[in-house]
Amino acid sequence: MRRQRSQPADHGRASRETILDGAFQAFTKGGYRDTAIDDIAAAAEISKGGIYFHFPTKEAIFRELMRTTADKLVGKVEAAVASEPDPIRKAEVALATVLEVFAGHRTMARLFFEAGSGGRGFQAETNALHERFACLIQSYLDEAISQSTIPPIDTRVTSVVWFGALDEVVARWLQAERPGRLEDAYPTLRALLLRSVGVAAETIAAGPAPASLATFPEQPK
Amino acid sequence: MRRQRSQPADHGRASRETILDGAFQAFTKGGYRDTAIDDIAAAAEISKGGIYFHFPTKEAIFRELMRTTADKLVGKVEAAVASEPDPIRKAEVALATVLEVFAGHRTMARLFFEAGSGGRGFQAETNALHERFACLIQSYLDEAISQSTIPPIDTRVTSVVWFGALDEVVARWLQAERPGRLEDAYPTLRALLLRSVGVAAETIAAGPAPASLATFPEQPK
Amino acid sequence: MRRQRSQPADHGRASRETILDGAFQAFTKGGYRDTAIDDIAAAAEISKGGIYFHFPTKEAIFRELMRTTADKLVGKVEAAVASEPDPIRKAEVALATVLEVFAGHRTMARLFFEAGSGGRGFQAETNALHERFACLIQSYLDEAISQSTIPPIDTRVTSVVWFGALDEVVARWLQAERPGRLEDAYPTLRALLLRSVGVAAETIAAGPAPASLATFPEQPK
Amino acid sequence: MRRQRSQPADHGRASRETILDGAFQAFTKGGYRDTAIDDIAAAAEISKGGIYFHFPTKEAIFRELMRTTADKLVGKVEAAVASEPDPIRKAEVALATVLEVFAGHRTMARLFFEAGSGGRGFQAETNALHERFACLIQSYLDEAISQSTIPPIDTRVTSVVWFGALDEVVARWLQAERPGRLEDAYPTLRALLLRSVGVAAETIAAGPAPASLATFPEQPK
DNA sequence: AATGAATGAGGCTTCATTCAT
DNA sequence: GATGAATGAAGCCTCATTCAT
Repeated sequence: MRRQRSQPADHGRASRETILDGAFQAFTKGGYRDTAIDDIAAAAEISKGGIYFHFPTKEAIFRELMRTTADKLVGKVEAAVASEPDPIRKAEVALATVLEVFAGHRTMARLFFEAGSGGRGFQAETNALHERFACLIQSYLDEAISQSTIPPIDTRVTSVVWFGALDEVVARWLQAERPGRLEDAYPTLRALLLRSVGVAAETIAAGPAPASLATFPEQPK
Repeated sequence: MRRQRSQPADHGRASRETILDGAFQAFTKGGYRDTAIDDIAAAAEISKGGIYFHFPTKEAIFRELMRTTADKLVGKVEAAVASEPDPIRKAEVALATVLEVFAGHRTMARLFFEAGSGGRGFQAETNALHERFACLIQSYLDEAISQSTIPPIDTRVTSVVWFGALDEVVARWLQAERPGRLEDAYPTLRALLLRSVGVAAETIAAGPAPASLATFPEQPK
Repeated sequence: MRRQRSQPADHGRASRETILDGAFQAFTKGGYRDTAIDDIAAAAEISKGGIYFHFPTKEAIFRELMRTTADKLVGKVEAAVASEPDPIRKAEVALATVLEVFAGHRTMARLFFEAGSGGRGFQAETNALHERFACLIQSYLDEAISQSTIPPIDTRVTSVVWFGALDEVVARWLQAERPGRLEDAYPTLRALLLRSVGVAAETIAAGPAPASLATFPEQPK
Repeated sequence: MRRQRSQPADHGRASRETILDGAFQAFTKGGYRDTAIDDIAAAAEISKGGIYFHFPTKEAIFRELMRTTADKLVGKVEAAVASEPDPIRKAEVALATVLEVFAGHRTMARLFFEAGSGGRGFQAETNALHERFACLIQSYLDEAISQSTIPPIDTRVTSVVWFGALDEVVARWLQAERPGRLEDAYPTLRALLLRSVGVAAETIAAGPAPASLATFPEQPK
């Protein structure tokens, strides 16, 4: 997309992407430690050596994958939020968007929740990711306070709480024996979170339709 | 049963415990997969072989540790909650207790939040643990609803949300470069959660000091 | 049964024997390498430490067991042979006796055939055992030749051949999926071996009844 | 299939073979259980890990080795037998061939006779091997009977007896302190076995020299 | 760019043996 | 005499990484 000429250049692109896709599939089931380079190679239909031409380390693959995937998700959220003028609505929509993307793509959710717990230095990556979303939410909440839409509170802690709530709901759903529809939890979750920051009961009652469903491909191309 | 004296009898007991303590320390930094039996052996100051006299498997050690530790924590919580008649107060105190225990014992918190790595079946263990706490909270909330202290809501989702919020606040604190005092987050967290279930503003304002700080030993003897 | 007096002295006896019995049972299934001291201890209902009070080494146990068991077998054979005046009959009866003992006690046979193959230095033990029987047979054959009952031949090689034949027949039977009766092979085996040393056809035809069946206890007490 | 040149293509082949050769040497002294993967690696001058690229398991190596080696030997025998029209001669030549191969290659003999250790399932392998040879002999004997060259007998038992005799003679020779020439035992062995199935004395007397000596390389290249 | 064989540092587990009690 | 906890040397196998081609 960024380069459209010289063959070799695009070749590189293709392989990197292919490998990342394979890695996504592989890491998605099994987590970081339990996924061998061979698994990635098999999933990407490339040789082990080939992988090491494009990435220096297994860890590097994982890190890049996390970053890339997060980028896509954040992009999605920002696009969804863009059209909303009201900051509280923004926060709401952000939440809904994440929920929906995950709802449609268990595998992606798994990458974020399961693979992230792969000890030493991955926590960092996972953390950065959580941080990103918390900051997003925090900015909306700050805006809301400055507009006096909600009373002043510690938005740092609040954003963490919101994200944690979302995170746990999804994680629970991922682990469930026979998971119901993740979307079903949305109304309750929404009400709880809005109420927690002091949004007026009437506003909450007038619950909005969740944002349009996300369209991440289940098997990322 | 056959011996009631001190040395030999406790010897067995002692080593098991010693190993468990070593395992606690070891698993605590590094998670399951990144902790080698050697690490546990070193921490427990016992030989690798010695461990296998008491436990059949690395996994067995981990499982027992999870169970044991959770038991202690739950015991702590139930003790703290016992004297509270009001269900909402109970939930509040439960939250505070967990927060405090963790606040005083980063390592224990780590076991609960980081150790869930090592694919399949450990997630299950971690999950069971989360579940236990969520259920505890849920029972208090159900009680509160039946007493009309708070309006009816989906307590299942709510308990998950509460736990998730707590979880994330602690996790964030664990990861922070230079962590502040975990207790400082408590007032905000408390207010958010109580508000989220519709507790009246006045009640919240009259917020109590958290229960006495827990006394888990940082380095389990 | 054998002792009725002094405790300590007989105790030693008792334990050694008990251990040897346990070892017999244990080695009998699994062979030397696959049998752990723990297995022997369990079978003998004694502690691991207890075993090492009586025997210096796992190997020592095995060796003694081989020797002891062989002694019993040789004793059996000599007893059966004693009443036979004719050397060829002696050889014949010796063969029959061994066959019968094994037929009645697969486990004992196993000890001789399976456990003996436990590498390094056990071959020696097994070998000594084979040797013993071969010598026995050889002596009978030599006698027969000196009496001109059979033509002169290399009795050394012949005794080895006889024993090998017997050995293989038993081994085959031990390994068989659903073994028939070992005794059924006796007539053919007998005819083959007698013929091989030039015993007259008439003598062979007048086949004798196999010696009385051996009475080794299946589970050595 | 994709490459037909020399180096890379044969590389794979070469290493497999190299490993097998190393395994042969290693197993040959020590048997299955007493041979460590490290021993094989050392003998094959390859790293431990390298072995696991070609074989999934120590056991797999052993099994393949047994099969391969047996194939070579059987091939040898069948080639030697091919030119003989008379079934008794065939059996005779088969016997002689095995004896000669072993005579020239103690190590190979060892693999066949000593390696059967290591409990359950290896016995099976060894057994299958013995079986193969016994069947070969049996077929010759059956033929001889159907041609009335020898009187009818139980060829099953007979083939087992023949093989056992051969086996023991070789084993004895392998174990001997200062072994004589294995070939020296041949005339006696031959006479015994032929006589055992009722071959006429004149025929036996006209005994032929054993077939040309086999040419298995002592130390497989 | 890519392949796939090879490496070697661990990791988990077993087990003969020792030793304090 | 006996117990059973403890030791430590192997043993088998995995896997991230390197490297010749």
